[in-house]
Amino acid sequence: MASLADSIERYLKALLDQAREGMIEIRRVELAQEFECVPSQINYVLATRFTPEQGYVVESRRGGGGYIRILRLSWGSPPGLLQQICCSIGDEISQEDAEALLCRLGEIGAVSSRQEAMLRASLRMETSMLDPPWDGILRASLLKAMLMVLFEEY
Amino acid sequence: MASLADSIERYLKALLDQAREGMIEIRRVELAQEFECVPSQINYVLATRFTPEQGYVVESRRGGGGYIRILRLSWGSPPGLLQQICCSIGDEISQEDAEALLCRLGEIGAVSSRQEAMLRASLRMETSMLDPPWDGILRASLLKAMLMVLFEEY
DNA sequence: CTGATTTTGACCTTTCTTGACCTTCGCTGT
DNA sequence: ACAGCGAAGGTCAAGAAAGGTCAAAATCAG
Repeated sequence: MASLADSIERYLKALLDQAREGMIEIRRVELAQEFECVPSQINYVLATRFTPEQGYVVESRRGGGGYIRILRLSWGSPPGLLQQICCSIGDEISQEDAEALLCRLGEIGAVSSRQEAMLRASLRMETSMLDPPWDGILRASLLKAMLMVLFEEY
Repeated sequence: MASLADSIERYLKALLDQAREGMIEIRRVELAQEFECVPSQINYVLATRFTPEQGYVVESRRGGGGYIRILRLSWGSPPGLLQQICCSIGDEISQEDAEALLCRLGEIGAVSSRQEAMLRASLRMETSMLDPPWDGILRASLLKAMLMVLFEEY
């Protein structure tokens, strides 16, 4: 049973898939009514699943005629993809950011859900023994190494 | 007499046999109820019979709508090869042994020379900062993690 | 009998859901 | 102008709904 938050997330991402320009605009109350939940549930979904780390930007305006706008940041074309990713990983990365990145790779179909699960599990296992800042440093290079191997590129 | 843990193990593996993609998702409480046991029994089964060394990866999420997901690793050509390798790596491995292993994998064509080089380089980089015994422990899990990803099919 | 494995249960952490209360914005009447 | 009102959306904290941990107790195999 997927949670309500999951359903809303899927719904919004489906909308984004259809939308041109990777941007959608919604009314918080309306969406809440569709899912029969309190409006703040929408904020929860946005706060936990549409962060910049996950590749989204959310804008909103209050008052009459208010709205919530969600845009999906796009990664460039495949040739430079790995490079961009590695760049965004940097020398150090938190478990949360790493998982968000894997999530995005899954969403765009760059890795299968099985691969995603394995990468995530590996990252967690390998770095669980280390303390900051070593864990973040290790995670970064481990992730880059695994992605390089996966994509068979340099 | 098969123990409870054995029964749960068999049940889960039967589910995996039927499942597409070698992946299943369960609710810990539900499973516990089916077998009329405490939920933590499920964790025990997972911890003792579904480890990476035995060819499984387990992921889970807490909170409302939580779940436990189990993946069976199915690596290609020589069935069981990765499992054997993981076993032979153990909990700890020296840089020399690791490189020798990579070398062998290269010889039998399990990894390309590029991949071999990448793996070797990653191993060196990641563990150069640590002192024994941490470097060996880290190297072992690093190597297993990367090989898991590398041999992943689907 | 002894050591290893299994089973249980008390307690912990994470994630989700809800609701009360707050802030911002546009419009309208003075 | 501008004060007031209604219509958005925002915040936060409490409680519910999962799963996780750990170690003691029970059981099993040799």
